[in-house]
Amino acid sequence: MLKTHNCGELRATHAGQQVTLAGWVHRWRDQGGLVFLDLRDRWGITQIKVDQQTAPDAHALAKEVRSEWVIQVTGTVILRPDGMQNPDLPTGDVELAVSELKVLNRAKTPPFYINKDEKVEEALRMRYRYLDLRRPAMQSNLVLRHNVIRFIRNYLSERGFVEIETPILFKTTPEGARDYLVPSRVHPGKFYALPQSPQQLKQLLMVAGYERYFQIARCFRDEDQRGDRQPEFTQLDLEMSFVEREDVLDLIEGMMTRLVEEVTDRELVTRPFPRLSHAEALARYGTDKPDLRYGLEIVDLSAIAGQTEFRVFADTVSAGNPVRAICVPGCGTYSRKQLGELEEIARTAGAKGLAWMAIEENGDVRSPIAKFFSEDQLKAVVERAGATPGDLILFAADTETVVCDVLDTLRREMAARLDLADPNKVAFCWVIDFPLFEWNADENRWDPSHHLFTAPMWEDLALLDSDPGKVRGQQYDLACNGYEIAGGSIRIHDRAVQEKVFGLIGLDEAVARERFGHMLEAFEFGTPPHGGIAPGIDRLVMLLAGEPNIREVIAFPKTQQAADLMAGAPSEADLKQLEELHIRTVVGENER
RNA sequence: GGGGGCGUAGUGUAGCGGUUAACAUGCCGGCCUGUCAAGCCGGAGAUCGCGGGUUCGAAUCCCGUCGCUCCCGCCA
Repeated sequence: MLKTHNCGELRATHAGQQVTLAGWVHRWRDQGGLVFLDLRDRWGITQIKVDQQTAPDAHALAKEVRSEWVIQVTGTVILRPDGMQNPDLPTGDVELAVSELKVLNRAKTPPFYINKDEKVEEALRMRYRYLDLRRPAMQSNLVLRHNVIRFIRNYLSERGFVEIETPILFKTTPEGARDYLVPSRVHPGKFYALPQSPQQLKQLLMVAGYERYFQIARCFRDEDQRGDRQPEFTQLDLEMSFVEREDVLDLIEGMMTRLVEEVTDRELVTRPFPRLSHAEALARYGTDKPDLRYGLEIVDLSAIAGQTEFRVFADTVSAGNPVRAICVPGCGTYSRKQLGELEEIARTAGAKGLAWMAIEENGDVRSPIAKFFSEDQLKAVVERAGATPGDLILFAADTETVVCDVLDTLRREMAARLDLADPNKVAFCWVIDFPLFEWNADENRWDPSHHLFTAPMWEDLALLDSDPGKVRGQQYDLACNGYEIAGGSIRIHDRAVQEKVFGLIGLDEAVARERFGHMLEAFEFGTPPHGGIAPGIDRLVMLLAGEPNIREVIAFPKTQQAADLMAGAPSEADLKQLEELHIRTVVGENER
């Protein structure tokens, strides 16, 4: 090794020892006859003192040294003089008095600061990702990611799970997201697909009798990006045999709880994890992935609103649609301008306008729609909303879907404005009892609300024939801080049920056999009841790291245009490569 | 596919019809033996993303385009 210690470990107890350190020059302070270098490696920073008197050769070299040069220094660990300790540094009680300094590699001036946390344009960070990753903040994110994955591996291994790898080259399944396709050289005109998840393979591992499987699995989906969505991402993929919903929930709840406690210093605010039915989540929070770090719950005011003279409300209710609201504490003083901003936000979520009531300090209601309410009705609204003087009530009156979208959007907006979403807190909750299907009006068929292997509630089996919309799925989602962090289900293990579901989602029998014949066949060879779940590692680590997007916890992420700006991917392929793959591109032809 | 934001010295920002294009930091040179976001002195560094238009005059207004980003659609 070119070093005897790392830059984060030297303490007062090391004083007097001769050590060698190596790393990058974080900062340098040339004092003339005395040069200080802050030497950085993955473990920390140690101050290096180079004295002209005692080490003239090293001192001469140190004068030339610049940021991010790679150097090796040998010297004696000494206690800093009284009053010269740096309490901001774990190694701040000591410094290294250098006798020998060697430049291992010089460095150009970096295109942005490594030694300073300053916003840098994303494109520049991505182009020089290896420098971006050198920043201590990024290093700590990736180390956290490692610790999370290590914890998971240990936790599951201790509980009898086996980690098994599944292929990256698999078969296209157009039912889900758009596939990434890989042309086959050996089979002209045919394609592999990269897995959107190892769903089928892990179920087949249950058929194979492994009973408890997991994998830190890379998944690929060719859909447009978001801050929490990359074209390739990592899931903890997990499947268990002979289990019911409770078993999977217990396992994951225990794992997440201990993970947060042992690997992070975040505060777990919901324990045990609350369980909300899908319907309840929508009613109380307007979303199936609620942020439970704060209240601002939705209240239903349809009964009162329907009785008022306010046409918008009355008409909404008589059409069978809801009028709901959230009560925002302390915002009763909002100006016309501020309320206008909120209305604009409500409109982007689909609202046609935004009705509001501000409760003044004396209890009076200030509102453009107050005149359509009787005194009793006003009182009832205020009471039902739980509003007190100084509060602001924001209404949504529309179809069920729009009301949910609008109030969910407003709830998150107001939480952000009031700083209610504490980044140090972690609030998990389970969402259960999803409908198995959603009606797809465009295609005139049912779509699976999770995926096509999700089992119906056994007691709802009969409804598959009579009323598919009423069938509840044995599906469960884990939400955390407003993100969907995991989704899973108990699976169908019976060929007849699986075929029935294929039929309901409009999958032609021949097509079903071509695409999923191997699954149907497998189900006939003694398939145990089984189920599983797949937490998204990137999102989980993002939340635990307190980062706003998953690029911050992925070493080499893609941009929103799915490009790698460092390597320049995607790129054109040689004509020869294309010929071997029996591929001809049509770029340009479409534009004509 | 659609909507919003951003693009000005290496970096982060200001300027938003007429400025010598400003500030901070970094960079280069000098001074300095207790600094640690070191300090002090001096210096270099910008075809204002790119292309076109409006105007006597454009970083500034308009159109297009490229890149990054947030959101809708999409994400079984």
